[in-house]
Amino acid sequence: MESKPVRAHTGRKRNDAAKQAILRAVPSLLAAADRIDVTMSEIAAAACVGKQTIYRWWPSRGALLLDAMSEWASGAVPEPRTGNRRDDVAAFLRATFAAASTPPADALLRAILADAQRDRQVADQLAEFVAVRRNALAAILARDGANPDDVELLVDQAFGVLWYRLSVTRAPLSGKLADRLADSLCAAPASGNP
Amino acid sequence: MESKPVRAHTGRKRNDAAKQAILRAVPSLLAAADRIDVTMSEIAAAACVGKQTIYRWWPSRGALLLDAMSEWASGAVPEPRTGNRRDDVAAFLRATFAAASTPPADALLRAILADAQRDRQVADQLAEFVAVRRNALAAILARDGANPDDVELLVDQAFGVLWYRLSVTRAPLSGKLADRLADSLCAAPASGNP
Amino acid sequence: MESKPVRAHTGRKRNDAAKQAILRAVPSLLAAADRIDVTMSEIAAAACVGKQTIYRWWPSRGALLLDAMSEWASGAVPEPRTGNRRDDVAAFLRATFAAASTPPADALLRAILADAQRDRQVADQLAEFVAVRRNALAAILARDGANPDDVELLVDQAFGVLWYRLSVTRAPLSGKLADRLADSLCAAPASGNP
Amino acid sequence: MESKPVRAHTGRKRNDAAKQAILRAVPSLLAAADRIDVTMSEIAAAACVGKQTIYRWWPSRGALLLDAMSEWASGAVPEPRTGNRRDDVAAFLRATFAAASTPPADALLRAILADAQRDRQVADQLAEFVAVRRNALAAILARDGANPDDVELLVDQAFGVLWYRLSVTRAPLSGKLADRLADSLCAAPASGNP
DNA sequence: ACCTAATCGAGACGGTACGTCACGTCTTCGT
DNA sequence: ACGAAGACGTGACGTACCGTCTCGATTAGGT
Repeated sequence: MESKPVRAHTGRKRNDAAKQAILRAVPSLLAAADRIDVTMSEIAAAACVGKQTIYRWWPSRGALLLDAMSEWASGAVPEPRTGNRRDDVAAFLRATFAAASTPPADALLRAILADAQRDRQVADQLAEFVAVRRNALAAILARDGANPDDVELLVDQAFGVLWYRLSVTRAPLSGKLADRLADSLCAAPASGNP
Repeated sequence: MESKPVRAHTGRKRNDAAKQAILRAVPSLLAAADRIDVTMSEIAAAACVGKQTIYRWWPSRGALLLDAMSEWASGAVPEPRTGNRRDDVAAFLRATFAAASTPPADALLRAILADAQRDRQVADQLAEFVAVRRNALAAILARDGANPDDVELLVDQAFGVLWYRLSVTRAPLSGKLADRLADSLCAAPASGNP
Repeated sequence: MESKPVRAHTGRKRNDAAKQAILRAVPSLLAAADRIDVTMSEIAAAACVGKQTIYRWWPSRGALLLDAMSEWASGAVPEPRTGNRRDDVAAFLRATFAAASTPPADALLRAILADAQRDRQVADQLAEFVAVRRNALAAILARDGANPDDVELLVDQAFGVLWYRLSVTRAPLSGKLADRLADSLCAAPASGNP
Repeated sequence: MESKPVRAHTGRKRNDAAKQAILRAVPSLLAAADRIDVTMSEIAAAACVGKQTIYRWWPSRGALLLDAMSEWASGAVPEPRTGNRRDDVAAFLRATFAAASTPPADALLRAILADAQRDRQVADQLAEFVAVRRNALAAILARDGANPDDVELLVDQAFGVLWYRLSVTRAPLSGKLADRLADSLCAAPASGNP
């Protein structure tokens, strides 16, 4: 919560320490059970930062939340390489489900989703964020020459389950579910090529 | 079987016409392109109704939006009966996708999704709303003795694609997509039972 | 507080018992220490009466409060007749001050004053109410042939002290004050007639 | 003599121009004939100010109105010094009556009076406001060694007439009336000392 | 060694929407 | 037709956040 800031001023240079404090404050505030609404003032106060400093770095709360999410996920997109397609899909989904459902990532994603509905720019940024993960999964699924359209649909199914359970049914995203989903996805497209 | 109440009711009856006017005002306001944020005052004004009357019928905007969505969908959950499982799934998905992606239903669903993230009660109501559709699709998918768990997962995939495209990627929900998704879903679980 | 109404309905004849219940409810609600704001719904509830019944008898809250005040004062305007002008003035003022400063009359008068500022009709009714008392005092003061204009000014001073202390300084209105005021008033106009 | 404060102030300074704009907006809105009810939103709009800014400076409408009245009166309490007691009283009353009965001061005072009945804090502030004028008049009246209690009563009579005519009878407050009242007041206390 | 200029924490600002409250009217019963 | 009950349209309330602007303090970089 950064109760004592004591960050050295950096004069006319933008203070990256302040940026980091903000990025740390966001997940820490969302870690509180079932908290989704975080106000800019709260974030600023928790990071011992002026509100203007937040707006200097990000244009909107959604953009900040997305950055905080990226920071939290450390940009690490799983790229399993067991050689076995189904196992790689399963590994990818297990890692992704685990990352997405562990607090405060779940709250973060839900908050981002809510903001994306109201703010076109956030929606576009969210699309970019998910595209990276989509591409990673698509690369695995496309491995034995599947039709690209089919791959797109499978990717939609995979991430659809993730977001749907997070935001609509709030059902858990277990490793077992990831495995069964991997089976389901890998069984499907074969039927298109008799 | 009804025990005689000492005093059934006194005072003016709640005006159902006002309720209907409110329910009609919501989609009409959301019909404007890409409109998601509707204020209670706007709704009240559009329905020629006092704000308090809205709060008398619904506890929150989310609850109202959800009711307006139900009204819009007229409770009509598609129940195709061609006899062919895959065709029924496809018909169900085509109808559902069409209904969900036709304005103002798409805006309504996205607004509800946003509110559900911030309001537990709306989330619970949303879960009830989707459960009806889930059960209808599950009934079709379960027809030739599939494992209930597998059916659940298939249902998650189907509605996952719907919500994911609506709220995250904002990709279109075409009839062609519904057909391909039906193929994908119907191909999958069989492979689990050799 | 009329917790159990059990007033017999009177069919299509206006129920005077209801009117009386309302008139009793008003001072009883204002008796609570320093209470000035009474809502119409509160009055209706306290009198076990519908709001409409209040509006059937009175056009506004101010009108009701004024009637309740009149009822409370029982229309009794003091008319002392000791034969001595100064003593009669003192007696009138003592009685008037005592009546006006005894709860709930003080709260009632202050509430009426507040409503009269916002509602022209209430202001007019209040003017009528005070005119009766003004005339009574003027009759005493005019006894030994004082100039009518001077009498008017003396009356203004007398009731001015009353209302000013009630509503502006909220200073007490003691019997002693009434006596001293009587002295002051009776000393004055003589100087105007050499 | 000022002890060095550890931290004098941080954040933006309160905008005194906004405060002044609000204080100017109030009388300008009340200048419209017979207008007593002014809403906070109206004041905010007229002053081109956010509602919150009003509440940052004043706790209630009554407090604002009182401040606006003080501003309008510019703190100028008349202190005539002709050397003649009766003439000074007359001059004071003429000036005071003129100031109080000239729009928008009359509407302002009546609105304040109404609010003071419903809000204890406003009542206390109003008492402070009137105390200043009371003291000025008392200083004149006390000049030739009158009994302080008598002076208090005379002051009550003077301001009683003012407020009573403003709020109860709505009778005019002419210069002639001020003169006659001065005569009346100056004649009175002498009778107490034969 | 100064001066300038950008950034900092803080918080006041003009707005907009909120959910509540009271008004005075209207509607539904039952008497 | 009047009674109690209470929902209705209206409109003001005081609060919460938004994203911007302003303040004095702090310090880096140009001179």
